[in-house]
Amino acid sequence: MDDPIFEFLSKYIDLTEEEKAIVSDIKFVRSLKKGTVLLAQGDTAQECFFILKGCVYSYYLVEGEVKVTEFFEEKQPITPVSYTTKRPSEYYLECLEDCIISMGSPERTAELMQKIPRLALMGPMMLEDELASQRIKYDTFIKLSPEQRYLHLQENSPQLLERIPQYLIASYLGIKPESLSRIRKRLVK
Amino acid sequence: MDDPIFEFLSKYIDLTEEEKAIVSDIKFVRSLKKGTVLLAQGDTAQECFFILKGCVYSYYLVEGEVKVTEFFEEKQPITPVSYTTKRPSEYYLECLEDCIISMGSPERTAELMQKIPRLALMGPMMLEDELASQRIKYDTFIKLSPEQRYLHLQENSPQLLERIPQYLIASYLGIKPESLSRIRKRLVK
DNA sequence: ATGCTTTCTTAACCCAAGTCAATGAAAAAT
DNA sequence: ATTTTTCATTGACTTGGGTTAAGAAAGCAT
Repeated sequence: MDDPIFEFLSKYIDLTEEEKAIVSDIKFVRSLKKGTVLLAQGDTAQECFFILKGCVYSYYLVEGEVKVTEFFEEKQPITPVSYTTKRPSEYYLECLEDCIISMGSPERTAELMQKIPRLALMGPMMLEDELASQRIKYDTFIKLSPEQRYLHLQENSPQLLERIPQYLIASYLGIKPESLSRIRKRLVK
Repeated sequence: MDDPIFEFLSKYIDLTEEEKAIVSDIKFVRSLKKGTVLLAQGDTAQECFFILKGCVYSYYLVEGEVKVTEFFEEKQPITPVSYTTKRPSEYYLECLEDCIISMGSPERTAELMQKIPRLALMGPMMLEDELASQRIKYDTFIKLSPEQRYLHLQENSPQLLERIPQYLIASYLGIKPESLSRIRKRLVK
C-alpha cells in the first residue's frame, strides 16, 4: 500500500495495516479535469482536500484581476479557511492540471476519528506546521524584492517553474507577466 | 479582578474565581523599558509573552535594514516561532514603549495545565485564530499596493498610526519613510 | 497538418517607489 | 534650558514595475 496519503500521514502518526485499511475504506477519491473549480469565492467549502496527483492553485479576484496566493502539489493537504470557519470563501481553488484528489468531509472525518481516535492528535500538529509555513511565506514576501523572490523560488521550488505557466508565477510573485519576462532577461546576463 | 489577562482568556474558556486565583498566583509579570529586546535573532526563545501594557514589534535585520513584520499591543499574546520550535530565532522582538508583560515559560505552563487541565483546550483554538490572522495578513499584503495598504491600516488599525513612529509604519508597509511621506501628501488632496 | 487560442516576449512610454542629500521639527539627554 | 539625536519632510534624480500594443511561440482541437 504505497498510497501517497500514507506517506503523508506517517509524518504525524504511525498507522497499523488494519488502520490503513480503515482509512482506505473511508477515503473518497475523485478525478478532476484541469480547470475544475474546487471552491469558488462566495461559496462555503463543504470539503477539504488532499492532492494525490496534479496541481491546484488558490487566488483572489480583485477588480477582475487574478492574485495568486498559493500553489499546491502532490501530497499536500488543502484546508480552506472557509472549511474551518463555515463562512463564504474569499478566494478560489482551481485545478491547474488534471487531478486526482482525496476529498475530506466533516462526516468522513468524524467516522475516521471514531474508528481511529488517536488520529485526533494530528489536528493541532498540522495546524502548527501550517502556521509555521504561512509565517515563512509572509516573511519571505516582505523581506525580498520581486527579483529576489523569483530567485528564491528558483532556489526552493524549481519544480514549480517547470510545471506552472509564467503568468501565474508572476502573479504569485506580486508582479505582471511582462515584468517577470524582463527579470528573466536581466538574470540571463 | 479586571486583569487584561482574564479578558483574553475568556475568549476561549470561562474560568471560575478559584481558577483565576491559580492563574494569578502562577503568572510572572515584569516591567520592561522601551528598547528592551525580548528576543534577539540567533537566540532561542525561552519564553512566550502576553502584553498587559505597552507595545512590541517584530522585525528582521536584512543586510543591516530593519524589516518590520508585526506590531503587538495590549491583550495580545506573542508566541515566537522559536519558542515552539526550540530553534534559533530569525527575527527580533523589541519593546516600542515601556511595557508590562506577563512571561510564559514551559514550566509555568506545565504547572497551569496540571492545576487547570481544561486550559489545554486553548492551545488548538489559539493556533487556529493565529493561523487565520496570519493568512489574512499575507493575503492583504499581496492584494494591495503600498498606498492601499496604508489606507487599509488607517481603516483597520488607526491607533497604530497614532502610537508608532512613521519610519516603522513605512517598513511594515514594505516601503521607505520618504515614500510614506509622499503617500500621505498625495492623500491629503 | 491546420488553424485557433493561450502564453510569452519585446518595445515605448509612464509613474510610483528608491536613493541621496539637505533642511526642519520633535524628542531625548545632559 | 540647551545641546544632541532622532524622526519627518522635501527636492532632484534614478530605477524598476505597470500599461499598452504588437508579434512570436507553444499548445490544443478539429
